[in-house]
Amino acid sequence: MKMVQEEIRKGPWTEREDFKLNCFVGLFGDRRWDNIAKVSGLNRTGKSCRLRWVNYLHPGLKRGKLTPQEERLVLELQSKWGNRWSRIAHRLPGRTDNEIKNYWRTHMRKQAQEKKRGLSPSSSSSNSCLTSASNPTVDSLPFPKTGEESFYDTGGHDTIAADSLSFPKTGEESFYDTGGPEIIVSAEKQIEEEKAGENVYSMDDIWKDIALSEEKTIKPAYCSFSEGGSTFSHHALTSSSWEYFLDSLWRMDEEIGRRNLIKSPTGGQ
DNA sequence: AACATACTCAACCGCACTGTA
DNA sequence: TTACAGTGCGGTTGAGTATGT
Repeated sequence: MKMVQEEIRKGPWTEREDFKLNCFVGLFGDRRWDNIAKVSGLNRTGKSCRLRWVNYLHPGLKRGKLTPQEERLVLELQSKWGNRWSRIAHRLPGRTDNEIKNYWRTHMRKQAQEKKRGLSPSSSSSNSCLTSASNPTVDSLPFPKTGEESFYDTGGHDTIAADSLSFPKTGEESFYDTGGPEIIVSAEKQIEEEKAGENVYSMDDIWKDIALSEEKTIKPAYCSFSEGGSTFSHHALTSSSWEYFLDSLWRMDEEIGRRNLIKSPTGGQ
């Protein structure tokens, strides 16, 4: 059975896509995005998948507006480092470079407008923070020092963490509140049970295997995680269990679709 | 209430860097 | 050594929403 290459999808992500991406990142880790994109059948580019994961789906993400302390820090670091957004984001756990970039743009625009109107820059609420001597300095803040890994630069999943298999903690009601994907839960269980297993495969082995098996049909023979010199779990997805997994995923899709239709006939986003 | 404007945020694009075969 | 693929970063865009007139 030959996979027909469908058109690459663009634009806003649907809940289904998020769900699939989450599942596949949980299985394979947040590396090899092109492969994740391919294997998941998302019809998205690897780049798009990565961006969605990093900016939206990552379990460590904070939601909502930046706190005044975070705003101060962004301003201070920007004045120190310039537009090194990802570097700045490293100092703000749970915040993404995109978020910070957006905040900065908004802030600058506000400032420009105030200047235009002839207001003194010091009247800007955020601006005064920069000069305040009572503000905590960058280095005194309890954030990771530069060079440490940011929360979202995980270097791949060491384990199939429950977080990565569940969903962002947004607090908002979501499709995955609906009883949960049992297949994922049972996969986790299986992983736990097999943690002491002796057959260990690196992610590269897994991907190679996927590449090999792709000619016939897409199904990796193994699912284990070996990153940074240590392997944390060993989990073999046999062809049949892989088929079962995918099948379950697609069936979940249908279920989600049905629920969404009932919930909001107009659709989301 | 209707329209205009401002704002926010998710997503895309292009380029540069890095790792690997 | 080199070419290529994958990844990360910064800039930009545009849709949706909030606010003002």
